[in-house]
Amino acid sequence: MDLKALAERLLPGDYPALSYYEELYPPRDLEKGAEVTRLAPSPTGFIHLGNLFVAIANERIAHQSGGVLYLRIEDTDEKRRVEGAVEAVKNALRYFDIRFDEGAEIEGAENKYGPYYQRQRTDIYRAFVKDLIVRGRAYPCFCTEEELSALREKQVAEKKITGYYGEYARCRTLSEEEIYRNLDEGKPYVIRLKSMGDPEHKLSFHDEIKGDITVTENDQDVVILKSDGIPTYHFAHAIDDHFMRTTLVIRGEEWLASLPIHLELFDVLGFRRPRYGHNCSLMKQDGETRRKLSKRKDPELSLEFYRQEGYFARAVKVYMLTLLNSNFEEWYRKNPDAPLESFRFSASKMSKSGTLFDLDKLNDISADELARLSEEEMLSFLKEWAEEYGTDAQKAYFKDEDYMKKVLALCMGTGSKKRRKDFKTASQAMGVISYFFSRPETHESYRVSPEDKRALLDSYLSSYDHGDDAQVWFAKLKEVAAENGFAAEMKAYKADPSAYKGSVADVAEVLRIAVTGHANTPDLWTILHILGEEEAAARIRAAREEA
RNA sequence: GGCCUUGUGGUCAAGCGGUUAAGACGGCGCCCUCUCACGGCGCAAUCCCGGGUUCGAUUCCCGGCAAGGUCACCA
Repeated sequence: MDLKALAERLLPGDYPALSYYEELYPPRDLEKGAEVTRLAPSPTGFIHLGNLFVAIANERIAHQSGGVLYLRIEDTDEKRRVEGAVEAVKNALRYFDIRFDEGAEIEGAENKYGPYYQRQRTDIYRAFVKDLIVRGRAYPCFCTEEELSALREKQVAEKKITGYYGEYARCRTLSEEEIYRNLDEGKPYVIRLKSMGDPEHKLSFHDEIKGDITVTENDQDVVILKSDGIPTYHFAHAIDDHFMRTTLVIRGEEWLASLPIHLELFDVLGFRRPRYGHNCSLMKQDGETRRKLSKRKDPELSLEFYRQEGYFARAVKVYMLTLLNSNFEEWYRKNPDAPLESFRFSASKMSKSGTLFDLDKLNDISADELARLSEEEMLSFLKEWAEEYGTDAQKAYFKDEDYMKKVLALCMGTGSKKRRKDFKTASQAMGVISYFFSRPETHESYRVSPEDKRALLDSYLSSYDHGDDAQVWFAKLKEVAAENGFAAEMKAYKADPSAYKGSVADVAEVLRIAVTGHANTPDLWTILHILGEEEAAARIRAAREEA
């Protein structure tokens, strides 16, 4: 068969010599050891925690080695495309401090390995497909969807391995006349790889994350060019990662199963293979079982969700890093003030097994991270969040920034010897401080009886002097307790609880709930003084009236 | 079902032939204390199972089992 003529019929026209592309995309001039990694999302615009997980690993590996991180858009599937997706992905990643050196819509001088949209690279793919046809390593396949699924059913029934391979690869042995007849009839076709692999051959392969694994040779005649002339993922991966000079492919472990295909593709194309690291997926508990995060089932795990909740970007990053490299947590404990970038990230330290996403742990880290902020930093963090996601009432919290700073200083414990860790996310923090900005709509229940509550509030009001300092104020509170049959000293109360109606703690609680609505708050005296005499007194009187 | 990967407390995990089997989150208790938070102290809880190899296996080998992934003209 005249393969050259066939190739010309299938892909007419002049394509550049393959060496042209080698020269157009020369090996990168980088230091020894510098890694070139990439993120290659399809443009659905949806990006979740699992994507961030892999993104951080790629970013760290590239940048700590003095290498390059680039963004490639895998838009070979028309059905998946969503408008504005690339911008959305870039924004979401930027929030978590993932910066690309080059790639799709990335400004900068180093864009010579583009284009970075696969749809704009079809000439390159076709040139190589054409060469493969000439070399007899690729062929047209006219099988219809129905024929393929019939084949599949037959294989399942016979308990054979499913797929297009060996004797089942019917179009592989089509005669010249049959091929041209099909072509003349205008039958649609795809181009498949003519695989030379033998699945009996098992080979050892070094994965940068998993270590030494065994892979079997591929024998599937996979589609490399779809009927619309666009390559499949597998083929585009081989071409692009070669010509973009990727050195290390860190990707999700769902790709492990197709690794044999990729290896054969790199070999048949005569490309040097990149190194691979297959990252375990982030799992989610789903009833009795666990499964990997999915975009359809877990919209609450989208990066956008974390921004809406007001998670502190650095906290999410720290959490991801603790999951990614098991020695990170210890390092961070020892070097709390060192830049995150100075941690030596290592692919081989990445976890081999699926990790369950733990919101408790994230919240704990968030509280720690937020507790390191100054009140100015906290203010701008909350303000930025409120401007984008807050209610109108919450936006108004920031009209008087000095007042807000006092509130934050109290809730963060910045002035005092003991830091507080009340804040986990921006939205949660806004809820915590809400009583400083509006009267509480609900009050937690009081432990004391309504009669005692009224009596306590009355005596408190009668002796209250806004000029009292904290010590004097508390001494008076003790007097109020004693006058009403409550123990002034906790020790006395604990020694003999039956001798009193309660303790000064109960008295403080009455006041606290009256003013804030909550039984648990930071220092009450300070709250009273932030609110001001008038407002505080008004709240206490209101509580007394409803008693 | 075939193939691949992975199995240490509830979760994340250190460990790499001999350890009282780290640490963190969560839980529980105590202390501090006007509440909460912070902080301190303490407790409970783990090597998937069965065979080997070995003086000795969490660790090495084999076999099970379980979980996850994957078997498209989707990536």
